[in-house]
Amino acid sequence: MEAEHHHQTSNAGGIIGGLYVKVMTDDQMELLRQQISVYATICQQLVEMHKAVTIQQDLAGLRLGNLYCDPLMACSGHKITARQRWTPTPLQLQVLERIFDEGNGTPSKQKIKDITIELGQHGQISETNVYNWFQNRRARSKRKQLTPALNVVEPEVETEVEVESPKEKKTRAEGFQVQPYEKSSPHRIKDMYIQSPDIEPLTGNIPIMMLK
Amino acid sequence: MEAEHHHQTSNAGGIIGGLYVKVMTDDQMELLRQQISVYATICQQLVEMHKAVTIQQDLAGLRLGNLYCDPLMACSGHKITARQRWTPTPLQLQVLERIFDEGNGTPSKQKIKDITIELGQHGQISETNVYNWFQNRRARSKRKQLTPALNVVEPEVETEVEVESPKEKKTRAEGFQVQPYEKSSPHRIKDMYIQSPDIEPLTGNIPIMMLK
DNA sequence: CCTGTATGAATGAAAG
DNA sequence: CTTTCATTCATACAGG
Repeated sequence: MEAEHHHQTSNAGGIIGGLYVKVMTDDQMELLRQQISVYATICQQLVEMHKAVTIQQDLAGLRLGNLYCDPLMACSGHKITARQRWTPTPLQLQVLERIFDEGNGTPSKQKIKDITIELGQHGQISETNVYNWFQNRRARSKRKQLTPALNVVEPEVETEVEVESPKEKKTRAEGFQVQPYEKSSPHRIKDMYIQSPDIEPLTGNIPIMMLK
Repeated sequence: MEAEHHHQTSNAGGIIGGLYVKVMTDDQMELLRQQISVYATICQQLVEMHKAVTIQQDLAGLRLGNLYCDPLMACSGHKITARQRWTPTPLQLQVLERIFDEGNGTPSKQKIKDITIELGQHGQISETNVYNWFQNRRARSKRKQLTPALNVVEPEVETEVEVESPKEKKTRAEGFQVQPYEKSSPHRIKDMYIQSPDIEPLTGNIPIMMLK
């Protein structure tokens, strides 16, 4: 940062103790140390986030944070508005997706039971939930598959529904959006939750001191 | 990574060019460089993840990212635009409304296909869009019908009473959809996608070379 | 710029 | 299994 004295000395190297070595001024060394420190800190925080996301998340109960929130209400002796609909925790979802991918495409009765028990470790869940999940997953997966052909504007298709008012006005660009439902393999994607508020200032502009 | 000779020389420092400096062997320097490089890489990737997350903000729901755009936009070096959502052009809307009114309560798959193709003449659209549109149209149409009153919404209701006041206005029901989304909220949960396969082994055990 | 509302999309559950 | 319904999330857009 400072010590702008006059150490434009020998940044090259020299023989000390009979060995050729690079030398650094204290400033450089300090800068380096700081640099590493910064990275270490950032990495630690990010890793923290990652862990929090990957591992926990369910201890906080179902992730219905917005309605069934505060346990406070529960303490008031009032009836806790139970959740209406099950929602898999990120962790559960991860497991489910994995199982789904594994190809054991046929979730047998027993299989369902096992999965349910396993997922029960990460949050409230029932066999029905699991069953439905697979049911839906399969169905939707299939449908998306059948949506490869996207209209490419066929001029000859002129049905009578061409009712258009002259006052028609093309407000905005109605034509750019990624349409295709599912990429070939969405399994490459993982989902995680970040709850650490400390990473906010992360901008990607981590200054790095080039060594040499 | 060698020179395992005997350079336990002067790791301390020395006077070179009239300035006291720390010295390092090439091995140390190399190690250091690697260390920083590792951090830099990891941080970059993590930052990437974080950015991806910040952009496609998702609060509570765990939207399985099946259509969230991909690296496409990234390569152009352009801003990673958030996912766009389809919006029917006035013309398309007109047609959709007309079809809906026609009473064909259940747009079959084939019907959907036809409609999609037809509407494709007036702008980008997919079968899914059409499907969703009818789905929503039906659901909302029904709801408004069944909503003679407007609820007063008591946060501590015991049942999901849909009590509603005779609000003539055709607005939606229960105006109690909290959107606890604040930039300062510590509950900021988002889901992010890890597309970089290199981060896998993230365990928090990032070896760090202490600079003493 | 912030807030509320309309509406496209995602998805658990249930009906067919 | 396939289709439909219900509920919720997220975002585009209009007002203040």
